[in-house]
Amino acid sequence: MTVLETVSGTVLESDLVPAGVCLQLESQRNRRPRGRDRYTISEVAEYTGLTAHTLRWYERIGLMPHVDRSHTGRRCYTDRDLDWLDLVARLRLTGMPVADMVRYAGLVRQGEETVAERERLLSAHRETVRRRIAELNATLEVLDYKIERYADTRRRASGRD
Amino acid sequence: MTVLETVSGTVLESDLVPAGVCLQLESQRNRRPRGRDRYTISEVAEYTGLTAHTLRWYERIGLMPHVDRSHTGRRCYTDRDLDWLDLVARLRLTGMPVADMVRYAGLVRQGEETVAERERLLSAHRETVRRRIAELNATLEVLDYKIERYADTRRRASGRD
DNA sequence: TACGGAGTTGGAGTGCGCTCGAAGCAAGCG
DNA sequence: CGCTTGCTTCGAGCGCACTCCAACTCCGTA
Repeated sequence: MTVLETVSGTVLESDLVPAGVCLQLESQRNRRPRGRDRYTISEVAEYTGLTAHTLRWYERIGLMPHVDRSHTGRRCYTDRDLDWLDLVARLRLTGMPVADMVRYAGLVRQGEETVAERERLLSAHRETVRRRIAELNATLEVLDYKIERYADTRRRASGRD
Repeated sequence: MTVLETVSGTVLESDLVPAGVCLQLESQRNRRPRGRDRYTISEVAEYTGLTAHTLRWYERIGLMPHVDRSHTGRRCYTDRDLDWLDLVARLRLTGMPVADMVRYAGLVRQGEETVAERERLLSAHRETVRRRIAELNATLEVLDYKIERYADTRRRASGRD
């Protein structure tokens, strides 16, 4: 019916994260606090870029697969937890709703028999991401056109003066 | 500092719009309610996919360049308004915050002397979109890898049974 | 002239994803 | 011993982009 329906609906950029903006797929492991396999919440916060608050919240809503505790009740994250958070961050980055990630986490918790459904879920999401990329590319063209027109206007204006 | 900082921060998919999902850049003009250059709010809602509520809200916050009224005070949208809404929808689609769009609308209202700044604003946004696309592509790889691994697991499982 | 339907306003409410504050405990240090 | 620092919990609050409600007006048709 309408022209501007999209795969993504509204897209928010809530917090434009600080400065050192770059997604380096490979550098993960290096940057992981020297492989002790036991990390405090603040170390994990530092590593993932999430706040400690958010990490606790992820746990509360069932987005973390159950984090170990020290004898005094403090969280002890493992390398596996960091791996999981990497995946979560990526899904989040590509716009998967938290509810879906929670669902996915639940499937993981249930074990092997959910492998097919997990695959289905990720495949569906991949499709969404692909459509989103196509959408963005289409809009880039419009942006290019607009910018080019502004550039023309500017050139004409300065030519006249 | 952290690995997962990104250009986009969190991305929400608020409402996955109904069914006929497809962005057809070219079909705009055809689908525009026969060129009368005077449209009611509900016609515009139908055309843009926004609700009448949202259209009024856009006006209130200064995202619409001033819409004509009929003698009884009803909004009369013109083709120019629809053009503007097309652009707004595209910017929204690519994640530009409403506040920035309002700022852009303000520049347009101020006239010719803001052309340079408008160009700057759109260029900056284009850069953001480009980075976002790169980000999504990078994540697609991770997704591919994950899905492939799930597929393997499934194949091995069915092979054993 | 009565009535349904579509428009108008201002302001309140919703959903999502965090984000924060208060109050309390435990460990380490001078 | 007191003090700081960093963690704990629970629940409330926030920012964004809508989304909706109540009360009203206006228009067209029966």
